[in-house]
Amino acid sequence: MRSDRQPLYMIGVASRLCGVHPQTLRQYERLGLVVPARVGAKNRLYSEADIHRVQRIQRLTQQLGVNLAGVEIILKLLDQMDEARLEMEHSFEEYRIEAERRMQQLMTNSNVPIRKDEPLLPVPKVRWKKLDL
Amino acid sequence: MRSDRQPLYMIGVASRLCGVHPQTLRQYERLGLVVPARVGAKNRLYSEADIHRVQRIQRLTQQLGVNLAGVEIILKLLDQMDEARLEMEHSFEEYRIEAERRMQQLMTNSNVPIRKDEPLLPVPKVRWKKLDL
DNA sequence: TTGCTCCTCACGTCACGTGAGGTGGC
DNA sequence: TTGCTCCTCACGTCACGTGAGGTGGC
Repeated sequence: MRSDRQPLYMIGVASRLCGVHPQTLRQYERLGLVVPARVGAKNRLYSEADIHRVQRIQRLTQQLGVNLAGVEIILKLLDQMDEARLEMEHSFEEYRIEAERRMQQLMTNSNVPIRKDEPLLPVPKVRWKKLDL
Repeated sequence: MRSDRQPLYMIGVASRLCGVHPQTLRQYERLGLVVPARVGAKNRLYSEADIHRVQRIQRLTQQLGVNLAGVEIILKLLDQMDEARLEMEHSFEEYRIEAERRMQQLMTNSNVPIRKDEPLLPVPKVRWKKLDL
């Protein structure tokens, strides 16, 4: 969502919202885990999405004991899964539309030339990117 | 593969194959990361798959600096991605077969009753399990 | 006996969170 | 001035790898 990305909170407010030390937020930024916007190239401004990201990191580190190197990889993997899911649903939908189109064609015009040596439907293409670990 | 899972190496051999301290392997087992077979409920026997798993853990910990809590989650996520990919390809294939079947039906018998209020093809079902982090 | 295995206990190192200390601009 | 921000430096704690020490069975 657009509004999720809107810079809102200065570091003091953000740290209170997340229940986190301000230095921890600065450290997360230094490591590239959560990069807030800046107001006038100075003060940080955290968005709602930033807050949620920090909270997810807190859950990983405090409850599950993951260190920050692990957090970085896990967040990347989760992003990747989301992306892969969307892409997969997209190519599924594309395939469905093409299949429906051909069926309509068959129904309205049963004299469509049929070549036996070709598949009735296009072979679905499925790409699957993966972080190599 | 079947042969990948065959118990082969005692801990000394396995540790040399992985370039890892034997105690490290025992620790990984205690944490449930790599659980080798046992010969007579005593000595550990590591399979080729176990060796690869240890090597992957080494890459994560030594090169990427991930701790073992992180490794555990990352391995789970990777397994999950593999599983999701297989499941997705499976339902894609199922859908394709059903679509081809219906097209064959249309071509051989153009008097198939067509109901306008129903989709020409079944709506694809896509399940997507996800670890909530 | 030698060389492996099993186990527990302990130490060194490093990552991470927390805080102090000192600065600057609304 | 007060209360925020910025930064760097340092300490305490904990996880993890490594090793020692002592056992037992081919």
